[in-house]
Amino acid sequence: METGTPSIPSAPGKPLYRVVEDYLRREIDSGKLAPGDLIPSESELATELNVSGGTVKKAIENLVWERRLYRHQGKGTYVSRIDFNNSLFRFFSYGTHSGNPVRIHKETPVRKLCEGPPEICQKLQAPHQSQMVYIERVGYRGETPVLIEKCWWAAALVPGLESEEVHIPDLMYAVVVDQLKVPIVRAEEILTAEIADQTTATTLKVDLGAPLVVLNRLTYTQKNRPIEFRITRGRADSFSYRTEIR
Amino acid sequence: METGTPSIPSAPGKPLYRVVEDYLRREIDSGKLAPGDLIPSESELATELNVSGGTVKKAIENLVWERRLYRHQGKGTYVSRIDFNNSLFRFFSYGTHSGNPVRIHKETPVRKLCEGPPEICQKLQAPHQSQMVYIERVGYRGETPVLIEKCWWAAALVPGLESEEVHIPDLMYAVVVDQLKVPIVRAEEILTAEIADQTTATTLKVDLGAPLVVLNRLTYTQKNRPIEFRITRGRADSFSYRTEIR
DNA sequence: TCATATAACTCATATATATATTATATATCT
DNA sequence: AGATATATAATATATATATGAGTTATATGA
Repeated sequence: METGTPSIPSAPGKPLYRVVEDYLRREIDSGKLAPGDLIPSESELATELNVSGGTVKKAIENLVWERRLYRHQGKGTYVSRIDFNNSLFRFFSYGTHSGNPVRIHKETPVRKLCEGPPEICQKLQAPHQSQMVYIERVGYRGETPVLIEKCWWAAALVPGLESEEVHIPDLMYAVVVDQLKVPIVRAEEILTAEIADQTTATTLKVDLGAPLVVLNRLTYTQKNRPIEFRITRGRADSFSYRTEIR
Repeated sequence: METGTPSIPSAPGKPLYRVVEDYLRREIDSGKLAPGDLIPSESELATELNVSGGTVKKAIENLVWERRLYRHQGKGTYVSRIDFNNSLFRFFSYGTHSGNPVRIHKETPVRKLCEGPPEICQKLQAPHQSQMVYIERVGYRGETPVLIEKCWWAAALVPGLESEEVHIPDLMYAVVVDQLKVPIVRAEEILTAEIADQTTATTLKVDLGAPLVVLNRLTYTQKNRPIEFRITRGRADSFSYRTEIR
């Protein structure tokens, strides 16, 4: 061991690689490093922070395990974009049980600007009776409706989303990120089950009282700010979630 | 870089640390290293396999990430025991929604030796009409029944489990591992939802047609041998599974 | 006997260095 | 202009070494 003192504020008992880790984490969370950005190279960071290359490497490796960064040999290290393929949604194996994922086409029967219901305002940490963009969508596999999505967006954060001129693709986040330039950073999902009420049963063409899987999602933009709350209801008979215990 | 050639069969293009990793993985899977065992130290492995300490460390770190090993500074590296606290079962938050997990007491109304149903024999990769120990259990929170468990054990692998003299504690695996000395290595779980039939509704004291969460589990002993199949049905209103997407 | 110091062994942290692999930009030659 | 070689920069692999910190057994001394 040689070299001088690191040029980042350390903490007693806290390993140096974790200090570097936290430094990078802050850069990401604050938005100084945005999703998709190329971060400085190992050697640049090592010089800048005055720590060894190995320490920087370890810090970055840990953040790669956390899926906050990803690396390409020869190119560099990038800040991860959120990947909605990791949503619990993927366990809706609509269609053939043969394995290959089936494309779900979505329609948007309802889109309007409205006053947010109290529970929704609360979840979005928005003032009471805030304006919301309410969007209702139905997902189809072929001609068969398989799921219903209801989402509330904090209107102040997504100006123009309510306009009919803005086309909504199957993955709604594409509009928000690419067109409205609002970064989506992470989301929390909660999975439960319930039975179909009359309206849902009719839309999904199932019996009243049929089992449904319910997915609640709270989506966040930068600085830990909630931006969307969503409830997805799907037929339980085509949902199965698999894990392994070790 | 110095030193001689590694004394484990390598492969072209395959990094050395992965060779070491696979070596350890084989030792574990084959049962030569059993759950709870202390594995050789870094330096021992390095000498034995004729690779550097850093390479061994990296291999072990990867296996720690996979939860196949765990380390204690000053003590050594151990083979992980299966942890049923990782079961999806933990998302049954029976009782207070206040956070602290509630103890579920279990009773065993049915325990018998019987011929395995065809689907179960198939799942357990056992011959048609094999003998099974069938156990049915009901879980209570206080006086309230909250779940029903049905399990089939391959009788040949758990001799004596059917005997009424063997007391079954809340976590059944304790008997199998500690008393019968049969190692439990891993398990696969599949989560789905359905509605209560008459029998289940009566036992769980819910309405006919009430939503249920269903957890299917296939448990394995050493050498990838299935040993138990289990179906747990619980009230959906007290199940919620939370994840984060990044 | 009991407490304490010590030695030996473990993994953890931190650095340095050499070489390989992958990707990209630049210069060169036809 | 277009193909080809070359240089440069990034991560990946592999090793070596020094020091720190937690654990355990052993020796030591009152």
